[in-house]
Amino acid sequence: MRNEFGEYVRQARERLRKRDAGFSVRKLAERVGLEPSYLSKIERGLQAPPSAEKIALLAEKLGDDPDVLLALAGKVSDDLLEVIRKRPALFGRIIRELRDLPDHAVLRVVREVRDGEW
Amino acid sequence: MRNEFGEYVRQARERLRKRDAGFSVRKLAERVGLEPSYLSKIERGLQAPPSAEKIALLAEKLGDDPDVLLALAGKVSDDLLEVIRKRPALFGRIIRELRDLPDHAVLRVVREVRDGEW
DNA sequence: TGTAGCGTGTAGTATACACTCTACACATGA
DNA sequence: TCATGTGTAGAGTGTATACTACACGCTACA
Repeated sequence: MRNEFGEYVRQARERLRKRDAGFSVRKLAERVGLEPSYLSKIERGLQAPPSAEKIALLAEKLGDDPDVLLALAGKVSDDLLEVIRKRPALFGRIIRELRDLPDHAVLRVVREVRDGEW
Repeated sequence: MRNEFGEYVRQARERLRKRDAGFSVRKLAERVGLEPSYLSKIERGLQAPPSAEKIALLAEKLGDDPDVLLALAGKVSDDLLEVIRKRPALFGRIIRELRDLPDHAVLRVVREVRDGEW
């Protein structure tokens, strides 16, 4: 597996760092609750991504979408899993049904559900 | 955590066993590729549910919906995770949008997607 | 020139996961 | 009575996950 996650975090962090010195490895690590050396290794792909909890924090601090960051780590947000686990047959069906649709079509479904009276 | 998974498996197995002697703990375990004592403990809740792979096999042998059995084990099928990981922002949105709808409404969406031209 | 902050290398750890192996007591049927 | 099948008990194992602790060398700057 390539190091998409680490590279992404490093880029996001360094971009922010140009304007804010609080985005050094050490400072960010501390704000997320990790050892700096651990975060450093994660960014360079010498360590697998951290737990979902830490990834969510990381996304928050970096101003990123947690779902996207989790996906880069090969994970899925627990609240989504919860939804599926509660009604597995139903959500299994709908997700597989939507799987092959292009983005714009799925978005149309999102909008219809949000706006319509269901 | 209660032992929903184990109880469910035991019930399904014993139901089938009335008609087919191939559904003893030993025989089923062998067909799924597990040690009988392990399966026995799983059924009685002394062991956590097995891996997703084994659960899928178990569902197959028992004639059950793998999504449902996985959910009882607190897991989600990997092919569904894959769908979400590929387009995390999009599927995050739609799943959360559908979360609070009642079954019949979600089913209507399923049908609309399946039949309609999207 | 000291000291503060920086990224990073090496080593180690605690916990959970997903099992296996062997052996036992009991029941049934030939 | 002997073989076969049954469920189960107890102990142990290998691997992955998710980290921490600490030390090193570099750079900026006061």
